Amino acid sequence: MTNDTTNIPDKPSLDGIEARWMQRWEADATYRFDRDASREGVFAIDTPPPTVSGSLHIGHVFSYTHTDTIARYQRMQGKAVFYPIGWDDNGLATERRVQNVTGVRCDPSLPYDPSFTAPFRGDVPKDHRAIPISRPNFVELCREVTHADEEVFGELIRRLGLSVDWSLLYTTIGERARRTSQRAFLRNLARGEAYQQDAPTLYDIDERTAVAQAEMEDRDMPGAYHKVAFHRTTTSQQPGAGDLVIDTTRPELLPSCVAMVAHPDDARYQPLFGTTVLTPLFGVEVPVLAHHLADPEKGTGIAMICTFGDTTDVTWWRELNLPSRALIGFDGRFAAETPDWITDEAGRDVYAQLAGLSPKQAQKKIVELLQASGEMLGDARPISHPVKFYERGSRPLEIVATRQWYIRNGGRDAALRDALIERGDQVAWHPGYMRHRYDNWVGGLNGDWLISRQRFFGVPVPLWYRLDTEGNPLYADVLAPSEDRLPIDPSTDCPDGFTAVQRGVPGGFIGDPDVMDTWATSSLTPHIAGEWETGTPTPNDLFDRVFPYDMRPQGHDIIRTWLFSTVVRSHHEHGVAPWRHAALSGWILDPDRKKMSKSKGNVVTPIDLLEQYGTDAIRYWAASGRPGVDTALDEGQMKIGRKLGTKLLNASKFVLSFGEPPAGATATEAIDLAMQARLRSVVAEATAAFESFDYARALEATEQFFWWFCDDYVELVKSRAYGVHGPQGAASAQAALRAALHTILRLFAPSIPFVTDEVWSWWQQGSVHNQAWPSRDALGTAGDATLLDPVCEVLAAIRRCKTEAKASQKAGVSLLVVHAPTELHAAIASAETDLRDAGSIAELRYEHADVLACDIVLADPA
RNA sequence: GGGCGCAUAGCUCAGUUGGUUAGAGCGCUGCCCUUACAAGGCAGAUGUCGGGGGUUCGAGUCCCUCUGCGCCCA
Repeated sequence: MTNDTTNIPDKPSLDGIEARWMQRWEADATYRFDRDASREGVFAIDTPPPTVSGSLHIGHVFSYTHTDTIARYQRMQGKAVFYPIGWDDNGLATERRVQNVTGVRCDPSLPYDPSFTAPFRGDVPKDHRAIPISRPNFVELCREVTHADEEVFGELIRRLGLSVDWSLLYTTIGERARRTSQRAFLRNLARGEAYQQDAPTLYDIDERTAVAQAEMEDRDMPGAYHKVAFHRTTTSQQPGAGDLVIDTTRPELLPSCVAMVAHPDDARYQPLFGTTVLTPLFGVEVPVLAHHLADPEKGTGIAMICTFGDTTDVTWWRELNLPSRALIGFDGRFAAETPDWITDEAGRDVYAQLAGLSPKQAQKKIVELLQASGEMLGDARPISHPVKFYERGSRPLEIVATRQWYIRNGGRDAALRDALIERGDQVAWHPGYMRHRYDNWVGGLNGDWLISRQRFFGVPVPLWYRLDTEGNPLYADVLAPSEDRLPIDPSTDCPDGFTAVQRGVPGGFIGDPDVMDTWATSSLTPHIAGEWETGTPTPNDLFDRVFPYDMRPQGHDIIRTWLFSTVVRSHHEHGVAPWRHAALSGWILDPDRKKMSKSKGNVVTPIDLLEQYGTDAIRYWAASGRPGVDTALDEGQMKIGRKLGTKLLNASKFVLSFGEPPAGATATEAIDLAMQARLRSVVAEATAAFESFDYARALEATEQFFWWFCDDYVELVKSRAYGVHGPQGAASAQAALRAALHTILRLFAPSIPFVTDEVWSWWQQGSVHNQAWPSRDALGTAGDATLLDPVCEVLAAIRRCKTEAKASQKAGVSLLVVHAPTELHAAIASAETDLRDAGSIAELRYEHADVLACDIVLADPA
């Protein structure tokens, strides 16, 4: 400690504090990870990389603050904290943004144009038609735009005071990410965990790409039931036989109908199982089958199975062994050719009218035809029903049969599913109930993870296929690169043993045109950030120091995507859970407790709030939000945070204004020791809270103590600290005040890092953020905290009396009679000198009573 | 339909394994320029702890049930 009080400003202020400390921390490498630390000495965080195509909103501020408090706590506990940050620039969200901002679209059939420059930057005219550009040009543009976005993101992350190590920065499209992602995929392939399959696939017809179950969502949409009559065949004619009537929301799929289905217990249809019917308009003969997924309550209780109208159709198709009669293609339109399963001449004429139409157009057409033929009964009855969409899509998903790559995730394999649930068990969830969401999701999977995407700005599937003598791809003949060639782009690189001239020619090869799902790369953030297989001096020098990570912080909305997919990759590659703890943050709600979303237009950008209240104040609000709990944006809390910062400045100024206490001075007075005893228990509470990832409780305990410290303790000992009762009492108070401040600043440091380092710098060397977390021992072992309550109660009684008398708190008390149980007399007497000063008490007497009460006589105002 | 969470002062929320008279902040009301702080301080009022039932010496807390809200999944 230093005796120099000249560092302390006359008028301490929070203004400009952020810029000063951001710069200092960066210059001093305050948060640099120690690469020589052993695994036991490391606390590794698998930080969520924000999507740079979006904008940073107040929700990021919220959850990133939570993580940062834990990181700072662990650092003060002496851990080498591995706290990287990355940008998630890979994927469709970025492509969209680039298209919207620059007015282009990717056409992979075009050649690269080295002189191309984008015509617009965010100022695309409304009537502009997107300019088609080559894939390499498009990827270049994506990189350029995301790079600019990343600069803005970096500014805000710094402004938030996150104690990340910037030297660890990564992106999910960078070379390291591509190498990591391709390496992991090739290993999945070699072990049989990745496979390709030609199968019905959820398909977004606008983006022209397959999507995974995890990216699908239900949306309530208007639709209509159409009552349609199927005709029993002669072989099914029974007494009373006639038409078989269904209710369908998708009559346009009639030409894809392969069967009818009802519940096996449904008495209405039991006699028909095994018979056949003819589809209306098309006259195609289809069987009537039984399956438990048919819902007797829905519509007429019998449904048509089409390939493929929805995911239940896929299940039926698979389990009932039905033929595939898919008609909707990648373009989302009905096939131009009339399919060969429609043999009836009239039926073929009908189909010709549907060829090339979109599902919506086809539905209109087919309803007209059904009404004309009398096979539609009554009018369409409008309903609202859940329809499956790609989460970023604008038209309903179709199901298209196509070849795609998959990674096994337990969706088709009970043993793997159980193993993945077991991995979830091995993670400590904060809060614990979040684990149910994981179990729920894994248990509900109905297929493997589809990872190929027919898109451009992503990590390429690192494979080629041999071409036969006709020039057709032999998909079974996969050509994979060796790991040392990674990362590769199969559209420009050649497989081993081939040359560029063999590309696309019979007997040659062709590159896989697809990229991988963005989650297929971001599921490897532990590997990317940890330099898996690419470290120095040995390939896993860094990785082995950080993996499995200690902590995965994230929002609860992406448990099914990011969290689960990371577990899948870690399970396959290492046979362990990727982290020890998963800390889930809640949503940010607007002040009316509505979820913030762009479409509602109630998204709050953080920069104005940061300007207005200061970073510490915003962090205070964020750190007050309980783990996992959705929290309303509350400027009131930010104001309190601001006040807390100001208070800390002023209280610190007071404590330090006495200068260095005499050498060897320690607390000796009972009240001083009692305050230290109370602070010891606060340290214990805050420590326990942080150990269980409850930053909010740690802050609350610290804050509660601090306000009490200012309001009561400081007021009590103030005049003694000034030396009114001699040097010995002053030394005790000053030593206790300093010891308390030393501890309080460190307790607050994880939550409000700017103001604590500011005050620390007034009297200490180094950053508070590199100090040891307070231990109970540093505050001694003496002291009895139980005497504080009765003393403070007497103090409060005096204040109350003066307030009720509308007197100044400075007003004198001529007589105070403390009525109290005898055992409290000594406690109060131990602080009598301080009480007399704080209350301006002339005479003080004690009386016995069962309950503490005070009789107070105020002095006449002089 | 299945799972999870929430319901405590006008508002936003604490309340740890059951334990005396249920807390904080904001807001509201009143008072005080007090030598760290007026962007401050001191004090005051406000509750059928969503309803009902149960376990217990004792329930905001545990169990059952109902109601309402939210999220996840089907």
